[in-house]
Amino acid sequence: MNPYEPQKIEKKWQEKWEKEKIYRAIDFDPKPKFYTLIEFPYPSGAGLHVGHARSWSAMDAFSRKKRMEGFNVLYPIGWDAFGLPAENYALKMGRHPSQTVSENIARFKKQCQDLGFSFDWEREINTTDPKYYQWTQWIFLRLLEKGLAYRAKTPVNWCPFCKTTLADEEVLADGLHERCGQPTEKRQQEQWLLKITQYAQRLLDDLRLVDYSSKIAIQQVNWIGKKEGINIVYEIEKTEEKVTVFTTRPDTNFGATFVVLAPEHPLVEKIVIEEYKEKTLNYVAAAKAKTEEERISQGRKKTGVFTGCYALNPLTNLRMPIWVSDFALMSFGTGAVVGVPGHDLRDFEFAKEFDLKIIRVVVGPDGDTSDIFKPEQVQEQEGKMVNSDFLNGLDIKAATKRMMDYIEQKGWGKRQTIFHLRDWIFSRQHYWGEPIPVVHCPKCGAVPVSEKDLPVELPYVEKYEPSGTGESPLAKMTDWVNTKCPRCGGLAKRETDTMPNWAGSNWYFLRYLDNQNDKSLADSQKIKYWMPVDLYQGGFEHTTLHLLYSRFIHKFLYDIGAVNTPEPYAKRRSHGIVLGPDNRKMSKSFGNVVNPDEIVLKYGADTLRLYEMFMGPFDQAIAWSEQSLQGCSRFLGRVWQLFQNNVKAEETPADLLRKLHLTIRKVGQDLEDLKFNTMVASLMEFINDWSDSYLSREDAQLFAQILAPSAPHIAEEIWCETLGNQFSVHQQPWPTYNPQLIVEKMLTVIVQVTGRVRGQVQIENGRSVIQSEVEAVAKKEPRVAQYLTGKEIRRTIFVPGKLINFVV
RNA sequence: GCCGGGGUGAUGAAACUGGUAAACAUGCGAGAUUUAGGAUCUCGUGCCGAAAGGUUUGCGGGUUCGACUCCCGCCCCCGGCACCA
Repeated sequence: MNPYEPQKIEKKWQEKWEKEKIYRAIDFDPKPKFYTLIEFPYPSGAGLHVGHARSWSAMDAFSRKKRMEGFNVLYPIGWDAFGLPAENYALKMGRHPSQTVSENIARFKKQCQDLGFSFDWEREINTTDPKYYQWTQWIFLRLLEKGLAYRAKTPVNWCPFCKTTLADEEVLADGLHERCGQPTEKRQQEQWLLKITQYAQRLLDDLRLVDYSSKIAIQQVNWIGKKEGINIVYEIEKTEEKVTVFTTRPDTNFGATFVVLAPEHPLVEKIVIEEYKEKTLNYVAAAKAKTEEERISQGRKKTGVFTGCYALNPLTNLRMPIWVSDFALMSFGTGAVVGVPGHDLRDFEFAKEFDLKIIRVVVGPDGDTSDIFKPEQVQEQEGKMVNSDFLNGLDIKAATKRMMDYIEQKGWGKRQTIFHLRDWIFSRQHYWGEPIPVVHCPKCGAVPVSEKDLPVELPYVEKYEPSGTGESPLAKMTDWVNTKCPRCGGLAKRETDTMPNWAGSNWYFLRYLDNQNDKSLADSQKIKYWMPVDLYQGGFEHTTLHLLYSRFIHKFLYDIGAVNTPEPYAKRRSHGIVLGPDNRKMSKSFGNVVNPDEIVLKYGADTLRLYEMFMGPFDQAIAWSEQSLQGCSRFLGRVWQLFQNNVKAEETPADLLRKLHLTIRKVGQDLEDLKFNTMVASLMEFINDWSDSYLSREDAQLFAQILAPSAPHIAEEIWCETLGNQFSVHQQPWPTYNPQLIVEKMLTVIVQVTGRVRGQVQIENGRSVIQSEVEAVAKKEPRVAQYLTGKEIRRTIFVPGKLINFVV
């Protein structure tokens, strides 16, 4: 008896693989290249998560199969170690982040090695290494040079808990910070911003160049949020001022009855009439004092004040009262809205609240305009124009176009495209990040650090707690802060804000290609050889964060000639998260965290890897189940026994040989399609058949080969030790199935009577496509005959090789 | 509200372009082995029924010889966005 003991074999092979460097990716190798990328982890104090293991096991199996297929595969890993979580963890431990980060990295690396992932460790990277972030800073200097990095005092998101500003993408829909889950506020602060908006159209258009799963692509499209409309300029009665509104529905302009300004709109103070001044300014002040949360908590109840002014609608010569209300947002469009209460629910609610005129200009299919003073009568859908002069009778789409042309002709306005996407707030008031390579000089302003002085190293600071004042903790480091202006040589101060944690991950996939380069971020020939990433696998949560940011930065690098492709990732897929056994997100506070180390210790790495692939569809969230994992452990135990006992020096029986070749095809296809769960199922199906039979030594080898990507250790042990082959199974070619062996001699044909299954018949393969032959045999089948006697067959439907249906 | 994705056994789930619904695994039941437990192995397992048979993919309708799959209406769950003009 020779039991399967993973603990005895796994370490041995991991060391051998590392020693022989069989997973090394070779630059410029003539074999076709394949770049598989997983999102490099933030090395948290909690260690590797079973969720990491899910994605990486699957991509490891995928990459191993690609290697066996003859590709020069690059499957690298590194550490995304700057940022808030790393800093918060170190603060909690009362230690310096540089220490905790390197310890955590060591632990992560050990865990990856224990799982036997086929990473090319020579290409390991770390975003907190000055030799790495030198190039992160270099990219910032290039952005600055091209005017894509700028300083501005703008309303920004502020997390009082983390004491830093945040990008819009880091604030969740309910106003919570995506990292700490605490509510955020709006603040006015001078910030570094990146002009991602300048790339909005290309980020949208170039989605056509890539293969992203539709969920990801649609989410990016929505986030970029392109809207086409028109800016209309209205004269304001008795003043020289004009007000510009943005609308996507100019077709309804004959129904416009009022104008609303956002409280922050600069026109408010200029135009308000004395009589209304106090009340209006009070409203503005009150609105500004309210937090986002307070505004939302009022629900849809409309508030507002009249300014005493009127805008003139040139179409109708109607005097439209100008109001101020906080439902108009300064951050969207022009900060001013034209109210069409007959056809917009918010405008309707506002008009009802303040008794403003409502005109209906669109009718729906029912044509009913009788009771427009009910909200359910607000017409926002498709329809035909009425009460609209030259638009009457047109449908709303045609009317929109006609009106836009008309307004532009008359010079009353101009077509305008706007985006939901905002410029990227790039400053963080924290210690643990890349210093922004800029010096502030009283004479010269913000001056970039010279390229030869990169990296601007993050100084070692004992006290690095965020101040909460809006100033970075680096500001207290006077020795470091006080410097000379690179331009005039006068006394100046360093920028003390640091970059967000997304800065290092913007371009990390390029550094894997050439991680020792000190002349450029990576050698251009190597970039040309390896890029783009062929398959990028990561979490859904990064769709409008890292994924969008890195596309933007890559496009910028493309524009300055640093890379050779407009898009970094040819294909993007996402995986579902692994939930705790209680179906909740794994969290220390729920006590439902599964530690991969314990699983490896108890069942071995191969079992863990196999289970993570088998647990369910790859893109779906699945709860952890140790019982189900035991099924995978049993499977490997049976595989082990079969290789010991059910391999003979005889030819494999035909049935099993056919099954083997079907399995080779299925496993290969499923790996290619990232259908890991059914891939494992087909391996299991095969051994269920094998256990009643036996394989020849040669065919047993084939099975070891197709098992190798999913369970690399046991496959290697079997390959070398049980079957006595030469190291390594992972360097064998991927088996090809023999199409002739897959052909079945006898085919099962389903017999239906009026669509109901009444029996099945075995027909020799060649004959199963001839209707008359199948029909004759089928009619003789007793169960079928029973349903046919005394009935007239009105029709016979025949699907060659599959089915015959008698309709009676 | 808008935009996506879903709803199939006790559970995770399979099902190619419409062609035997429930592969594979878990769980459960029975048995074998064992001093016992565990492990392992064999058989069974959608539901109703002793059986023959009937019946089943969120609900209601439709197309079709035939629908988890296509069409129409509705309900529910998950994700994203949202006083966005």
